[in-house]
Amino acid sequence: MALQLTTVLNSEQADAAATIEGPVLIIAGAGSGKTRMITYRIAYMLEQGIPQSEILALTFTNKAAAEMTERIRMITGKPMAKLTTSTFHAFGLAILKRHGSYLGYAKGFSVYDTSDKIGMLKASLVELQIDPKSVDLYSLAELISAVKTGRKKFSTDNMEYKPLYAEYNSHLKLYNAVDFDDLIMQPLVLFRDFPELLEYYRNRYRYILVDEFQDTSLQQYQLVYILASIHRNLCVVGDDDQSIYSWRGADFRNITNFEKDFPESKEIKLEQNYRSTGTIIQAANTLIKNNVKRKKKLLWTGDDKRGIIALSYPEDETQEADFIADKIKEVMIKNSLRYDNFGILLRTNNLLTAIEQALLSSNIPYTVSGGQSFFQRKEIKDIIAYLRVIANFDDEVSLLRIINTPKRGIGKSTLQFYRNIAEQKKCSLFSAISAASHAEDTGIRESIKRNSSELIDLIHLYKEQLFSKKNKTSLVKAMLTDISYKNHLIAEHPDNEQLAQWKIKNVDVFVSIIERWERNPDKKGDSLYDFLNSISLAGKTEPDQEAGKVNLMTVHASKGLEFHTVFLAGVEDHIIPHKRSLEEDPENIEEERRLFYVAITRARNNLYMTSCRTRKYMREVIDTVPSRFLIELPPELVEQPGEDTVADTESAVNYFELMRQKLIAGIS
DNA sequence: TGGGATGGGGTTTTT
DNA sequence: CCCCATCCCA
Repeated sequence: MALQLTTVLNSEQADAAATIEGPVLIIAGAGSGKTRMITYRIAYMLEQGIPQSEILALTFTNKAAAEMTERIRMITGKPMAKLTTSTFHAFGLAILKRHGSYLGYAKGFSVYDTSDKIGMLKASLVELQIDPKSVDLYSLAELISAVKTGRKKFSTDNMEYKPLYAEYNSHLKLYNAVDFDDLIMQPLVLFRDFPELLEYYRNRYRYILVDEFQDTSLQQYQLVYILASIHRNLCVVGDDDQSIYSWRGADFRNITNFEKDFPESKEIKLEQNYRSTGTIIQAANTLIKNNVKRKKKLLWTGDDKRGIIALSYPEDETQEADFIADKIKEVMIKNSLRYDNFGILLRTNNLLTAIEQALLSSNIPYTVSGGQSFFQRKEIKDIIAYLRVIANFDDEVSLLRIINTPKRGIGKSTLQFYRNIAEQKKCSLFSAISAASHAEDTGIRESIKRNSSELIDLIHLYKEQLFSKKNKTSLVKAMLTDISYKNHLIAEHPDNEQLAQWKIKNVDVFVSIIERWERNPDKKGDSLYDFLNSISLAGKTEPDQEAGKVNLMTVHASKGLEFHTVFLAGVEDHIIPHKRSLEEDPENIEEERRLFYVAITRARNNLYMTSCRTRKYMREVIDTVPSRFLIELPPELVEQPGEDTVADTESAVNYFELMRQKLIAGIS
């Protein structure tokens, strides 16, 4: 097959795809066929004789990485076993798995997520005799992360937390665990301290591509930079207007850094939009022009079809949800669409409940991506904690989680007793419990001692079994039976049978995930370690994503997707732009605007926005004001509520005008 | 000493 | 509304 780029791509796309040597910066506007360009670019590289193994493509989500591989496979018709497409974090994890021993990590180290981190911080605070209630653990976790990723330094106003930071990191080492930031940071350390490894990776990946470049952090850029600085075959693709992850360290100054570090780079702009109607594009362009800090670019489309941008003002979140459900049915029939042509986007997760309820009662099938990750659910984390301890006895966070779940009568004081032993013997908590529970005359009640040693024995037993050739799915099932986990769930919710059953179902789903993993021939390795790694970075997507369902998600999760008709709910000041975001830093208004931009550019044809007049928040009902961004849309493109939608038409039409005045008065 | 009952508070976005 | 922490009882 000879690949003719110009027949499948427009001239800018083809230029971008064909420029495979040297540094390239590709600014790709929303809906400009970026993914198409990237996949053809890699297919073209392969066709030019570049081996799969020399290409490294870094993406933002696991899903994007998987999709990229799949698309290239489709184009080329060849298996892509040697091609590396990965997220930054997964890439870092792979490196640490291979060479972690250089840095003192033992095999099977645990990867801690944010909630594990917060748990550890709490413990560290107690240890340093600081009252955990006196600080906001959430922002503390953020500080720790910012320091680790080099975004912040300890200064006079947070110096008090420096010892805590040290404590936290030494605990991680002790527990043979890493946090998410380590997955980027430790590989950098590794490359700094072991030049031969850096050399190896530089030669291994001679062509590097970074997707969603605007969302990379300074450290992630550093990682790419040191790998690519010699061969300089680095292609970065991004859109500064869609940078929406600054709170996680994304820094679109990386675009400037790139231009500085690679002065010989070529810049290509993809500005033709293939996704949306002219109406949507015009509105999006007008909106984003209000951002001062951005690269100049103007989306255009050959499409002059008129789409719909409509705005309505439901009374509260229930009416909003009902409106959306009704509208979906209406638009679906009128345009003979399917449910999966619809996306409902939300700024925050807590807006989900009302919408889900309405969809449920209207019998509209839907999937949620976002909300709490499947793997973050308590019942799932519990089981993962068992597996983690089995894989890594030093993982104290996980051990503490399971030690009294299900109840074994091991409470505060027993635990303190074990802690003291660990302290004395300078050993891990696990070894301490192990020793104490088998020892005579410990001062602990016999029953508790028995329970403790039963747990230790169980861990040992399953360690042996799970690392043998035996079927892991049935072993996990057996373990769940051994600890009567399902009974525990029922006992936990004595007055809510339904909730218990739902959790039990989740546990079953988890078991089926193990089974699916075990059967998957493409998996990277087949040990328990590999399984744990495979889920440690799993994103928020539900395991069962099916077609024929309305897609419900946060705006953040919607990046890269498109729908015939998009609903954007909660278009209210305080929600988008989000109040907290602005309180943190008024300059965040630009990022909030980009979020709004991302949301509206998801729509191919129609965009329905709702702004409630009142909204229930926690316990109280608050009066709301329409989002200030609505003022920035060209008024002639936005349909206000029509005759048949609201009883009191005039007030509805005037409402926005009124609110607008209120807003303008409020802002200035 | 651990477990159940009671009261207070809360996540904006996610690898 | 639900989860977590604390308090008091068995």
